[in-house]
Amino acid sequence: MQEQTALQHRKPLQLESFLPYRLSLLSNAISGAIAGVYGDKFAISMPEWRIMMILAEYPDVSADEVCRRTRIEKSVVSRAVARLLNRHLINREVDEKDRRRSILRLSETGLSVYDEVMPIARNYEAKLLSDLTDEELETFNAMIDRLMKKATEIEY
Amino acid sequence: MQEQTALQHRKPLQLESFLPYRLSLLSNAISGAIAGVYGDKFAISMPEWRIMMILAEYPDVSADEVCRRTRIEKSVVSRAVARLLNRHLINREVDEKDRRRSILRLSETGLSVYDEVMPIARNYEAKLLSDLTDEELETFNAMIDRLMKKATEIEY
DNA sequence: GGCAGATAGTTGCTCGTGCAACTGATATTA
DNA sequence: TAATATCAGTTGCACGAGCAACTATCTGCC
Repeated sequence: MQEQTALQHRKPLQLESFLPYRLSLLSNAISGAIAGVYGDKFAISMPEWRIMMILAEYPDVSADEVCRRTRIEKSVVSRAVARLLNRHLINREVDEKDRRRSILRLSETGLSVYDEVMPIARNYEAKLLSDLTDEELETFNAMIDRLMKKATEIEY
Repeated sequence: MQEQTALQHRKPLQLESFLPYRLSLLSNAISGAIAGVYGDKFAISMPEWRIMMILAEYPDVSADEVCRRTRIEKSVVSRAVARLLNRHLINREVDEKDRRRSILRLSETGLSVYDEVMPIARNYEAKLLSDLTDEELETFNAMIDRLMKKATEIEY
């Protein structure tokens, strides 16, 4: 037992009930678990994996487009792309219509890694959500969207 | 328009609909906004702020207790505590019952900073949640708890 | 055509994070 | 009580992230 004479008037559980904190814990727990899937087996970092997901979905986009879609900072993307190129998980060519731009896509190897990892990640997500009904999930997703929208609007 | 001949059979929006990614974006947006509150004005980092919240709530706890409650890694806590001590935002003494332990609490200065920042943070949180009914918020919080519980249980 | 500004991508630098090794204090067990 | 294990907290180290400065290319405008 601690002495808790002072400050006892403040309401308890400020931090534990604080939404930003709660979301951060949840997000870290989930992202961390999934990072284990591709991290342990293929030594792929989270930004690298997100880039691979984007390239699986939208082949032949530029690094800049990847930045916009993943919201990952461009220097991080640049270095992640360099590592992925090094390991031959993606290919890059110059866009002849705009020679500043690169054109990125998964290599055969990258695609096979993606095809191996993605089902595991999806499976994890499915397990995670298995207790929620379709309706609950929809509600949850809708709330995330609403909060996201609010968060970008508000000035504190 | 991009050429998207290959891979077009894959379902679209893999990443954008991926819960871990969505939660990560939301969490970053919210935490980032609130970090602006205490960061800009007082140059306090997120771990430092979380420690201050814990100490406002539970004065006279040890650094170890702070680790458990915040889930912040102990070396991070150690360095954050050092910075907070340097700036006289907290006080530390040795626990005479167990001389390995420290006893931490907000200083007068720390308390005044807390009392200035906390209402702004709470206000931000309130604005963020202003569109949700009490019932929706309760549902949302309940889902976070359920997902958190699942996330810690699952092996992928 | 040529100059000013914008854009894509890279790199240097600093800083926060997290692991692991370490120190000093306490608990356990023989 | 001596030896060993455990625990609180600190520090060294390696690495990833983000900002800013830079290069190369492109666009708009005179």
